Amino acid sequence: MTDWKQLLSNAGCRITTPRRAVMQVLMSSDAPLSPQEIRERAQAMHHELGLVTVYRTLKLLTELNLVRRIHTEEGCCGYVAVALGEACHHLVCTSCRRTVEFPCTGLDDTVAELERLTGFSVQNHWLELLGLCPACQAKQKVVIQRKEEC
Amino acid sequence: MTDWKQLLSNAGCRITTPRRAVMQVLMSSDAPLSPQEIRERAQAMHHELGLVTVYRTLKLLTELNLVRRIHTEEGCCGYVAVALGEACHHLVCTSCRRTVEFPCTGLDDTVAELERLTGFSVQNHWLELLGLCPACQAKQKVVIQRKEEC
DNA sequence: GCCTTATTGAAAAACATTTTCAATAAGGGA
DNA sequence: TCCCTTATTGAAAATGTTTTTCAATAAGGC
Repeated sequence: MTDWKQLLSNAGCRITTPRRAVMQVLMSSDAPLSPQEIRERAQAMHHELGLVTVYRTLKLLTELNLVRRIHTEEGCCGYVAVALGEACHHLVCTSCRRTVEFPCTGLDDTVAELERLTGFSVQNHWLELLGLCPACQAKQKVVIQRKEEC
Repeated sequence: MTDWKQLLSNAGCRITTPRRAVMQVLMSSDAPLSPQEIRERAQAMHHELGLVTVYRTLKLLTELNLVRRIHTEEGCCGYVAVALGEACHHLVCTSCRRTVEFPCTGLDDTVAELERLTGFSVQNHWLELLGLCPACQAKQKVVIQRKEEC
């Protein structure tokens, strides 16, 4: 859990109170958070934390692959801490935003076929799944039942 | 090629000069364009076209699945016309931005496995591939050769 | 503990997108 | 074909997000 400090340090960056606060907030959330939300929560640990610093910290952490930017809905985006590094993607609940990280697998064939077809050489990709988490599926069933009762 | 007019009409929307201009610009570009770029190009057809109208038109066309929003790089996004409707994704050249549409296939197994593992029910997904188109691969080889000659 | 220098926070700038509202023009019906 | 209703438009202003600037601060190697 102090891995990230090592990584920052190795990259020649300092371990500062704002960075600790932002990292802690992200690691203890299972949903993507906006810079604003991160600031609000992180201020519990570091009251003077400025929004500018949050942006700068997120940029740094994203470059180091400690954090991933997620585009949950049109125009709305958030950040999550990642454990699996570069080779992972996210499954986000459209209702409560709970997010699960999963390893990147199963695309190789599609990519190979596409390279053959188009002549492109694929370097990178971006995948995100949207759905309902178990808890929100249950809630939704209750809503449907109530409607039927009317 | 007039399909989109039919679709707009069926949705109870009018076929206006601004909409024609935006649609034509998007259909004749093989790279994603920003609202600004769309406006600049579309003004050749409709000089008074306002940026606000471009935004509104893009929103409408996106809802009707005639256009897709693409997040090519951090913070940079653009719009492309789509032919395959909802069930397609895009492969974008990171150098010249040329974009190829491809049908959505090959994810079913990954999704099923993930549903089993997490209990989520997956409703939707978002995939984008980044790479180099054949032309830009060729250019890059030339650059590498030149470097070696030094 | 000191000193160098990366990092921070506040204000201002830059940028992207949305809202508001009166003027305009699509296109269905007479 | 013309008229009338109403969706659509464009400009200005509002809103919201992200970046830049710069002096003050604090990390952490020595």
